[in-house]
Amino acid sequence: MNYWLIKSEPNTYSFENLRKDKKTHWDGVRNYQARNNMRKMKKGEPVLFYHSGKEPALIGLAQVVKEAHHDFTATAGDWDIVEIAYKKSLKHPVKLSKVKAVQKLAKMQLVTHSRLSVQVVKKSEFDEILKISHNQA
DNA sequence: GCCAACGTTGGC
DNA sequence: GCCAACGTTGGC
Repeated sequence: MNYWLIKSEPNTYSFENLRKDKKTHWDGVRNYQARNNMRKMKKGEPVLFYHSGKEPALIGLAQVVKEAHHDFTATAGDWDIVEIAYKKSLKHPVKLSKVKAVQKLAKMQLVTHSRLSVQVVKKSEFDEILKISHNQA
């Protein structure tokens, strides 16, 4: 079982959009590392949804509903999409500044590989994020 | 195969 | 708006 993190600019596609859409094709990924991560995604695995931009924070929880298959929007190259479904909002968003401040989370790719748009998250990190989100006032 | 130039991402 | 980090492109 793997845990994932996907990033999105809320102006482009926000977690709120996903809530309304129920599910979406995660397309347009044009980075090999991100693509390879998508190819490892298994149906049912949890996905943290991250907003980049003005208020960088983890915002919600989604789930893989369809594993990697060919990206029909790709005109050239070997690219894939996955399908993810809305699950629920985090009780409180977990800001990037918080992630950086918490020692257990400081080694997350979110911090060390900030530009990667599809990332693996360790179970311990995933649990910690949920815990922080739940406890925040 | 190296590396400079360039474009993009994303935090601040 | 700036700039660092990083990926990609293309000349040699």
